Amino acid sequence: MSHSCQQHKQQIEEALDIATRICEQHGARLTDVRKRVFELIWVSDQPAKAYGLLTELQKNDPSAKPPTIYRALDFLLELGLIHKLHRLNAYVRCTHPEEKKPCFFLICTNCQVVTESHDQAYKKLIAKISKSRDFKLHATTFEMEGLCQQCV
Amino acid sequence: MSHSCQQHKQQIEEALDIATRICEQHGARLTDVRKRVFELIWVSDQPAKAYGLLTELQKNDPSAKPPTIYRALDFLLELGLIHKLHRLNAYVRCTHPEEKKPCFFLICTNCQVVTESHDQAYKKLIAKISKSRDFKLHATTFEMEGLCQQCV
DNA sequence: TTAATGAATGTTATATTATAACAAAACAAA
DNA sequence: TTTGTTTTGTTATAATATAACATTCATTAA
Repeated sequence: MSHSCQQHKQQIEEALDIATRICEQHGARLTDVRKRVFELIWVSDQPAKAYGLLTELQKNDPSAKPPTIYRALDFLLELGLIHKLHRLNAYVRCTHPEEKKPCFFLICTNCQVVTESHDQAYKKLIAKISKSRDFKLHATTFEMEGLCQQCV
Repeated sequence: MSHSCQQHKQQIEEALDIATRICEQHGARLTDVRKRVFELIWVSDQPAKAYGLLTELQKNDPSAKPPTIYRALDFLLELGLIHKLHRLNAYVRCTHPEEKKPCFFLICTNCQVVTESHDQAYKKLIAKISKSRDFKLHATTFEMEGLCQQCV
């Protein structure tokens, strides 16, 4: 971490505030498990795996089981508070939950670093495709795998 | 099927010819298992699942096991002869293996129909992103999930 | 033709990811 | 407080995928 613990803590607090607000807006409840999973994903440097999260959960709540974690993940995904990386079967925080910007990911197969990214042209592309094909879009996945700048 | 068996057979033959040519170009061998898996995916109306393909394989070759199918799938994916739908964990034929056009998929969550599609703007977007981020691209996934025209 | 090499396949075992189904508890709201 | 709905608990199992090592096959150089 390049920043202090204090800064770090503030960032999480802020993310939780935003998440709470988004839940309220949707009449959804950010229960304890859901909040805990959100936090775990949020503080993770790497994309988090479902069973890794489960192991973490179980430290506080030994009764946690696979459905516990998958339900929480589904909930957070549906609200756009996290993203699933389908090529990795892993989960990452959303850097912009309030804006609902469509985003995509660059996945380096060498150093494993994953970068969330945005582009106006991507947003336009999605809109164009949906419209031209009369497609009622619910979710998109756009992931690019290869070698990052460092690893080329 | 809206077309005759004869037409159908010709299409598969042609696809196999193209696949064979592409393999030759890459110094790769289209062995029996690989060819069989390619055919099975090719003739499937729906995206094919790995273990479904395995079951088919085993009808001719009882010794086939999970690695058999996953190795063949990896081979075909690497050459761009098939695509993997990461949101569905399923495999579909590539409609344009020679052109290497980047393609994406529209997945209807109601009728399950999956449509492969292309767009010049998508190609440009990928090029732009890769270039601007110095990213050496190896593979992309772009899948849009929602309701198709029929199901809205 | 044969020996050597690397590629592909066979085989066993197991890891990883995810969901079905139903019961119990917590919550909302009438 | 009853009633209906959402959430969680729990057990079991389904579905997807890979590791590791042995064997066979194909290619080519000697």
